[in-house]
Amino acid sequence: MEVNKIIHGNCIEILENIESDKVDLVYFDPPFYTQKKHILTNKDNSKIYEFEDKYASLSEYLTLIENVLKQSKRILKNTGSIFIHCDKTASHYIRTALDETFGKNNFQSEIIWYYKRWSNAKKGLLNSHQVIFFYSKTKNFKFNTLYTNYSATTNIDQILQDRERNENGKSVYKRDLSGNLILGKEKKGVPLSDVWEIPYLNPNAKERTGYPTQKPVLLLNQILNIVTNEGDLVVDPFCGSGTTCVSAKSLNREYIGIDISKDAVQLAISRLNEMIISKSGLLQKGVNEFLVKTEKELDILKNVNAFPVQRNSGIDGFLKEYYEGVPVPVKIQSKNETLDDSIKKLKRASLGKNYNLKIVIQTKEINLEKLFNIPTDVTIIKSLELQIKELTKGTITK
Amino acid sequence: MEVNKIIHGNCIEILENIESDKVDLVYFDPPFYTQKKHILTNKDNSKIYEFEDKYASLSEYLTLIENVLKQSKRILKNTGSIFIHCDKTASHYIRTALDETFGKNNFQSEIIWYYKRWSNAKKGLLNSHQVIFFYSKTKNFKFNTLYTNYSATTNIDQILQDRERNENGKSVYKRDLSGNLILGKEKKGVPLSDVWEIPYLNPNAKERTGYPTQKPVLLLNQILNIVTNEGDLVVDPFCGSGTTCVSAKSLNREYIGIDISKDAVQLAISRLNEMIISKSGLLQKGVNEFLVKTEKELDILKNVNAFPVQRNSGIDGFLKEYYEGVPVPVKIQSKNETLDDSIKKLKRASLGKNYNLKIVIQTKEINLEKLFNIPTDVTIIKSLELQIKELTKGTITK
DNA sequence: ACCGTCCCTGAATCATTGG
DNA sequence: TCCAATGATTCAGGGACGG
Repeated sequence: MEVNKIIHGNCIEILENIESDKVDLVYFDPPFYTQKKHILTNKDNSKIYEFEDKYASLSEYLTLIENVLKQSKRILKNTGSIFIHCDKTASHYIRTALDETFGKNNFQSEIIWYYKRWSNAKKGLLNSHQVIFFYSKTKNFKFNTLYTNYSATTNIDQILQDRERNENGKSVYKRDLSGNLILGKEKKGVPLSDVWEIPYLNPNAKERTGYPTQKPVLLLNQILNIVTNEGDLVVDPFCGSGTTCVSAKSLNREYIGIDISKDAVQLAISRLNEMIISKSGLLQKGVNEFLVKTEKELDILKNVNAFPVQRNSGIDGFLKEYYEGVPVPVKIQSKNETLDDSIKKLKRASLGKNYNLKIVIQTKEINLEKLFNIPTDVTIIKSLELQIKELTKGTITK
Repeated sequence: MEVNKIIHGNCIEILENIESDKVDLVYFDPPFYTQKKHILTNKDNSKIYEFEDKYASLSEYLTLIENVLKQSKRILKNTGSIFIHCDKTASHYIRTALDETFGKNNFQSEIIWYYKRWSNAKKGLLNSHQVIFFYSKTKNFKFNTLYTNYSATTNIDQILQDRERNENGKSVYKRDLSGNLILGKEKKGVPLSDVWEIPYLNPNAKERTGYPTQKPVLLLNQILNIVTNEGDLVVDPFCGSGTTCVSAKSLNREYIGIDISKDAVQLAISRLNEMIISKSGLLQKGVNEFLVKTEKELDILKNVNAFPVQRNSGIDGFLKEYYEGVPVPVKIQSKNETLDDSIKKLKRASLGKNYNLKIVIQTKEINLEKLFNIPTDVTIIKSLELQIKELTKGTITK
């Protein structure tokens, strides 16, 4: 079975050709049952996208959805899950179909995705959320718990203390013989809830593809992170402009995207290609949307008060303040690089530019044999995480 | 018709005795279709509440709900609204019944009430929201727009500017002849959205009666505030412990509460005589009051892989990984603190706790006269920004 | 498969302490 | 006396375990 591609065609037919028990996640955003024909253009009117939400009847529409659900269940592994993004007009019908296909007891969550929105003149409450249903194929579904920060009102000192039952069976904080409090086992934060605040695609990004109902990559990233691991296979039978595939690719998951619209398939393919290009440093296009930099790198850049640069593999950012009248490039040692590599890349990227100061942020312990040959014109600063790791080296207990 | 009382009896029969077109709001929280008998006791075990969610069949249950909806529609004024609080097991059926009784086009909102809750060992996402459907009797429903604060990232200056359409129909900021921006009419804030964060009724709250499924008065207050005015009549056919009536009374609305349980009616009456409404410091002050960390501090905490602590002035966070089996507190030197101050604060906050490693992140250059007296049990790490500042000291050009 | 019981967790209130 | 800091308390809803 070929993976990592976008297929043009009827999703039922294409799903039928996928082997059973091979897929880790099916995500889709079914076409809405609005009975309208949508015609949209992109920013400069150079391209028109057409797609029809026309169905002979609600039952025809639901039959399509039910068939997709059945095929989805068949191709899913026993550890697999399905996420369905619903619009409000047909969500109760789709929920019913999900209950029937996957079983009520494989219902896992009704996820609320909400976002701040520009207000409009609507009488009533501003509509600012969407619903995603999460069902698993079996109860042995794969799940990675993500952790969020404790609530502002939580007394963390208390949370970290260990507890026991006293003679009355009451839960009290545990103390040693001298009366000192005993600290409990490691805490990672609060498990992710079913209400997610993720900003809606900003208007500029939306104009870039012009495709309707485009979802933020961050939303898909969150879904992929909780129910798949690297190398897992993700299928989107109504992939539209390909956000699911973009997310899968950026998180090193495999993907199959399907859409009945030739326009959509082309658009998705070009988005995926742009991703490659932006990574190889030739074209800066749509990079913020694709989040080429890892979150950790962006955090480090914020810490040194630098703005990120996406198109250059040798430079990750520039300090916001100049040094002696010229910019200061910053390079962060990445996961698969030795410090030497990072320095070389930064030097190559700086060739011919008169930077007075060049900074490499070291993020990993030094491989000893490479220690000699430290250059004089690149300044090396250790990341905070590395400094702490060195402090606690070898003695971290999990 | 007598108002401002709690009536014991079958809600259908009692609703039938209410005149048509008299009511401004019907709110209810239907009994759940769980097919279980619930036996619950209040705080001090002095009182037992029993209630059965047992119905012969789903259709019997739905018939009950449908009859209540029909009566509700009859007694509502043309400007009236209905709010139904749904549990997740039967919400799609209730939604369908609402569509039939009130009409699809009188659907106004699916309100998401969400809250922070104690976590548990659940595999999957932590369940932390409930759904409330909002339908109106006609499109001329009464509605008071509430306003919330702008989000921190909003550019308020821009919002205050007036806008117009240019020759291409694009929305642009309005300018006078000399090109100066014109300020628009007063803006009151962001209209309330359909996603509401209201704290869950805390176990310790004085507002708690011990009655199960008790809703916070603040939730009901919000509903009453948007669709009723003073003197309006509110009806709750399943009033339980009487939260709706407490809210109505406190906001000077008239009310009729109905419940089939004698216990519930008694409880509701006694609550109305002595109204206790939790103030919820969280809601009054707003979450922002508690989020005292600056963005920079949060970024540094992310960099060292720590979660933030909001309630402790001596500790800003704890590393997510323990050192020698115990947590590692982190303190970030703040703007108006000397390094000595930071160290002292961290030490005071750590008294009696056996932390093996304590970290202060230094963010400012050292004031020389304070340099002596560096303690041995606190580790000092310089922030990346400080390290860079020291590199470029005195020669930064803007 | 199905109870009942116990354990664990952390949000948010209440209570107490300390300056 | 007031206010901020922090210690004490509660309990729903899961999982785990035993019968």
